[in-house]
Amino acid sequence: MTDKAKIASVLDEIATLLELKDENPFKIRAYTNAARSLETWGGNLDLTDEEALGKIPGIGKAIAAKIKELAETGASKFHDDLRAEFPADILELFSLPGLGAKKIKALYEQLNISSIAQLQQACESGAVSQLAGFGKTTQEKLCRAIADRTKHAGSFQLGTIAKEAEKLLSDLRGLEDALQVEIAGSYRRRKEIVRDLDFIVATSQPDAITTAFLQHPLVESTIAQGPTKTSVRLRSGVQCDLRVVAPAEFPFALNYFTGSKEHNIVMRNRALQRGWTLNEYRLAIVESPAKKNTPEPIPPVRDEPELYRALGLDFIAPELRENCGEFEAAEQHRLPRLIELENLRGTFHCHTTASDGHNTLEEMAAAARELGLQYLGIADHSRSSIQARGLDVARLRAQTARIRELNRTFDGEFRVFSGVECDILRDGSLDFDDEVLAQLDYVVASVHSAFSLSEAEMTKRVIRAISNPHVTMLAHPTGRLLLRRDGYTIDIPAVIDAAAETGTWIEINAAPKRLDLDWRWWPLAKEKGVKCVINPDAHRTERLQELWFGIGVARKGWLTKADVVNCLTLGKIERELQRKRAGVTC
DNA sequence: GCCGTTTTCGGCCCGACTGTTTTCAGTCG
Repeated sequence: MTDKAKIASVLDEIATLLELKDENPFKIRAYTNAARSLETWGGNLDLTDEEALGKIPGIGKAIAAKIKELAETGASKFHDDLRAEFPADILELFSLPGLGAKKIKALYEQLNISSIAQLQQACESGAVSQLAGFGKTTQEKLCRAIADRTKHAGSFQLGTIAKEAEKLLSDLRGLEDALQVEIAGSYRRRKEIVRDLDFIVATSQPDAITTAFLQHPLVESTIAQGPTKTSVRLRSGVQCDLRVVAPAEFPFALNYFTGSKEHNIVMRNRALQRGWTLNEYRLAIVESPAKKNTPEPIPPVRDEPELYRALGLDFIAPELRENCGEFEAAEQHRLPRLIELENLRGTFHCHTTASDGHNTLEEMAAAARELGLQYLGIADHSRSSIQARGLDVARLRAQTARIRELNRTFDGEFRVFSGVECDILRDGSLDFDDEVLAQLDYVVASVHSAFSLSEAEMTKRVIRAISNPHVTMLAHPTGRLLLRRDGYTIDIPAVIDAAAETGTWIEINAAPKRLDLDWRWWPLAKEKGVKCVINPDAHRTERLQELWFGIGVARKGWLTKADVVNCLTLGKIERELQRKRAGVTC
């Protein structure tokens, strides 16, 4: 994955450098398209196999050869030569809002500016405002953008902005003139990282909506304001766009602004095949005298499902709109019925004050019951996780006894399962002996140390751990912390194969900072027959709510309730755990 | 540079907003 991501970022950089050279825009787009295609390609892939690469849509002969070169040598001559034409820092200028290739080119050619530091100096001396196409306002905006750079780094974990997003959504829905309100964009698609929020409002009173939006207490400043589009910066630093549309335009605007871009392109093309043109406002007949055939009449479209139907498709859930096979499936009526939050019956991998949690066993159990769950798995840290006050054998046994006592108070309608989050040691052995693990209802295995092993060593380590028959599930398989730490290098397809063979469940860690295993791997895991378990890794009661983010990942990964073990009822999960402990895999 | 059930050439999504112009280029999504 890392390799794929690295190569995709090189392709993106080639596109940027070509832009600076004022190259053919379609050639530039070909590189960004190829980068997205490569990044989202779910199947197993040998990056040195040009023929296989060429089969990926958007990757042709030329780019396949460059990917192969990158995979084999770690570099591309074409890329290196392009880089050599410009100073090293020039690409950082693209991170400033309002600066694109044309302006950066002008700054470089006329003022020899090739870094943010140099741009800051030139803005302060007033030189920038003298350039053709630049003015005082642009210069001031650039000054401000440079100052705000740290604060508004521009990427947010889905979980960190969800509260603001849902608050704005409910307040906009409360407006008298708002007929329909939705959040579109990557938030609606439940991407793990969100750059901004897009609100779509259907109304016949656009001014009233815009005014109310601008006056909302969460809004810090206005970036742009027009009759249909308003952009603001929220107090948290998130950019937030509002689109106000007429009621009849709503399904088109919602669909268009939900994206993804790649999904939209296919939608438009499907419209064109029918002699129609699709944009963010409507579906219309293409007016072209060259067309010999009369286009089909356009059916009425009052909501998104009708839009998909008009284009010969079943309704595609927003989470699937990444152009990763959803169109073929929608056409052939084989889209999965995606899992929903209500399908969850329980969860595993939660912590208590026994290790590094903030709530007691009893409080966690009560919170889980409150959420309507039938069971809760407690998995505190094992002894090697010193920093997390990991349990030794005696404390673990004491906790198991306490859980047994607590379960007696539930009269069979709720149950706490006794488990442990057992560290996978450097060599792949586990932190407790088999005899200790055998006493538990289940075992979560996870890596918390020695992150810098080679990919081969790390893969061997994890596979050895999950090959232990006492291990029920593998937690956060890459150890990534979104926007903070890359995952450790590990061969995920190999881990998936091993999990399939041993019947080990793989976790979707629902904590917004992790969302690990990533949604991009789940179609492969599902194909191999690996079961998923959605866990909040909750260290306090309110974090149980984060299961919602895990559902988003599962849906993006095309999973149904049959693929996720914690959709099983209490009776069924008890039998399943017993079967696993008896060494029979499902 | 990619793509093709009319095509191996000639397309490739396009509208909104801003700032700098005086009718439009650049940026963004």
